[in-house]
Amino acid sequence: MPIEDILKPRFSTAIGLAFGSEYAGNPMVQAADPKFADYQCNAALALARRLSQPPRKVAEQILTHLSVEDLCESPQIAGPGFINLRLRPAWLAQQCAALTREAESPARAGVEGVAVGQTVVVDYGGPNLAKEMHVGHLRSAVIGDAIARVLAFLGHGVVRQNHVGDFGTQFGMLIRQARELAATSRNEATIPITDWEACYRQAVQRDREDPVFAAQARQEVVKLQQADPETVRLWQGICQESRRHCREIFEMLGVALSERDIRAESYYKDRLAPMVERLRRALELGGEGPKVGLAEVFDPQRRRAVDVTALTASAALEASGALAGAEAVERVAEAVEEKPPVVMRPFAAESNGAWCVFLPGYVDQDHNPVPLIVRKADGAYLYAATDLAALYFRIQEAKTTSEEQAPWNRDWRADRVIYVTDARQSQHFAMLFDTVRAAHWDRNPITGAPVRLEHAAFGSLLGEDGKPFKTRSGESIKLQELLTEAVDKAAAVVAQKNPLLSEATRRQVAKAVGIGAVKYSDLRQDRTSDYVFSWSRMLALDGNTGPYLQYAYTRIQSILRKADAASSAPARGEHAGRSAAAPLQLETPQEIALARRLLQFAGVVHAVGRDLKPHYLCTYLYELAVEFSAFYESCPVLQAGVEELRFSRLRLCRLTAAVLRVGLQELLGIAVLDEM
RNA sequence: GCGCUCGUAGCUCAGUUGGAUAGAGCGGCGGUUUCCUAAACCGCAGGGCGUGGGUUCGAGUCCCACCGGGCGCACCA
Repeated sequence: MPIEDILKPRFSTAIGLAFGSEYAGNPMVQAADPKFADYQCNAALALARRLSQPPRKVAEQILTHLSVEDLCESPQIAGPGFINLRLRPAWLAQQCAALTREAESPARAGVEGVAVGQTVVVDYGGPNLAKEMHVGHLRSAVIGDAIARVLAFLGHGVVRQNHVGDFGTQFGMLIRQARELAATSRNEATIPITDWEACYRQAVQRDREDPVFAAQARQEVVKLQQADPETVRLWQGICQESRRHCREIFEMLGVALSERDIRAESYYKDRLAPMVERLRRALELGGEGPKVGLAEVFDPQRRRAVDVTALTASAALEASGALAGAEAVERVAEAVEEKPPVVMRPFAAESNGAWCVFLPGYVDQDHNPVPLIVRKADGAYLYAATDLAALYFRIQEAKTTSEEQAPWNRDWRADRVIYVTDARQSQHFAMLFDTVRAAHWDRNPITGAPVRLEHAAFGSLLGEDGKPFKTRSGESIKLQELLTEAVDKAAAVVAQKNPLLSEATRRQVAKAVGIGAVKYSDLRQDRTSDYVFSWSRMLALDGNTGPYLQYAYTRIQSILRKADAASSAPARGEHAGRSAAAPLQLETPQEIALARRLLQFAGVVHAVGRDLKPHYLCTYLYELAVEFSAFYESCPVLQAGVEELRFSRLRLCRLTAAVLRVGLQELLGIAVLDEM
């Protein structure tokens, strides 16, 4: 249990006794700057005004009723009225000992799961199958995987969803271009991804330059979505190879997304039309009608729709009883000449042939409403359609077959849906979520509670020049090449730093270090900000990097190996038992600091689950590793003369290793190593 | 123009419901190895937290305005 949660009720009780229970709610207790205290309660400052007493006086009265002597030294009042607490080493030792016992068996490192697990869908990865995976896919995979791992670890039922793009406009271009290839090769599945990549690039080029090609490409999408057999056959061949490539990359990256987590856009194809129909019933004009002028009216000069929806607008005004017939049309037309229409509440309508949802609050440069376009004028569905169908599927549909229940052993009926995508898509998701709420699809059918819809957005990947991370010629960097380079660079460093490693070990270490470095440098930063990709920074093996953390872990493993070897084989079991049960002796500042840090682990993991910010965990693990290194320098473990002290320090080592392993490997998806 | 987001040390970034003298890492300077992996450790220097108001006992954090950067804004995802 986080230490704050142990302390809070103590303060709550003391405040209640001092001033009455109405003042006792949720007192503020937090970890403090170690210069002043381990923990600090600032409730006195907050209460001073309500009680109209000086804060220090309030603090004194809290202290007279406060009972914490079992865990703290005598509390001090400082500054304007802070109550400072210094934890007793003996109490820290006892708490750590409890952790150690847990840490040594199923290795949860003292983290309790949540009381009631939720069903959480985490949508991440999501590459477009029309092209080879590139750096643009890196952050979603790495961050999404960490989030999914943390939530699962906390006891939630996590459903990983890899919503790969295989049914949109880009596929139309690719298929159109592939028609020309198909004449020579009848088996598309045997064409390697790199060839498809080239094909796709040509397609994009032609699409831009040749309107005829572009029109045909759009037509291919419609044919695909209408299940034209020849188109589907070609499409399947492309997808098969592309999925294989995708698997390969995730495997290399150590991202736990498998084939069964894939539910591609095309999975929802039969659900699109019913979804639109359902949405129509929920949101289309008519019935009680819209409240105020929500005609969708646009300037023809700006190539937008002009459907001055006489029908819609007059229906609106008629329904409100204001005007009738032709006069209504005229009044609406006048009104819209003066100023752009304003959407007052969500509604669905056709606009210039496209089927759209209009929502309050979304306007373009000219203050005209921006719709969420669900189906294009040519009949093709857009990603808003598949996203809406997928969201409905995740929240509302019972999964009856075992295949559909497979990722999580129950019908999903999500309580929380998390999208891990680029921040540039935030408006899309805002509109998507607004639409789902407007249609009342966001109630969990089992609990009736509103489903938490979250866009865990992340910033762009930039080069060291601060511009989008591309090759010199301006192309996006392929993930395969990037990861290979990371492993190669790591291999060079490993060869230099530890030439004694065997060839096989060196390869294994290089992979863990290289991939780990790439993942860690992505995760360590607040995901919402843009992130500058720098080889030298991520592989420079000091500072806050993956390799530094992996190194701290290997140092512990090395100690533990030696400790094990030191005891003779027959005595080993007994030795280990006595060592594991030995009382902790926290005497040096380094031991105390390490113990205090270890106890904070659980709180940090829960915070990551709450805010979906893996960098909290990175910061924590780095600080832990720094404190372990200080301990390592100044507190000899194996050399400690007294056996009790040796055992105590060995326990600290084991506990630190457990936290590092769980944090790095289980939660962030970064491999730990026994040696490097 | 509207919306979102960011502006903290030379560089890259932390700063969890507002709490004390704003913290790391890198880079710079200076030290540490007969001792468990020196891929390490210890010390020093370095900041008007974009600007101006406001709320508050108290603001890097909340509110408003402005300046500057990034992104988004109708048939791409």
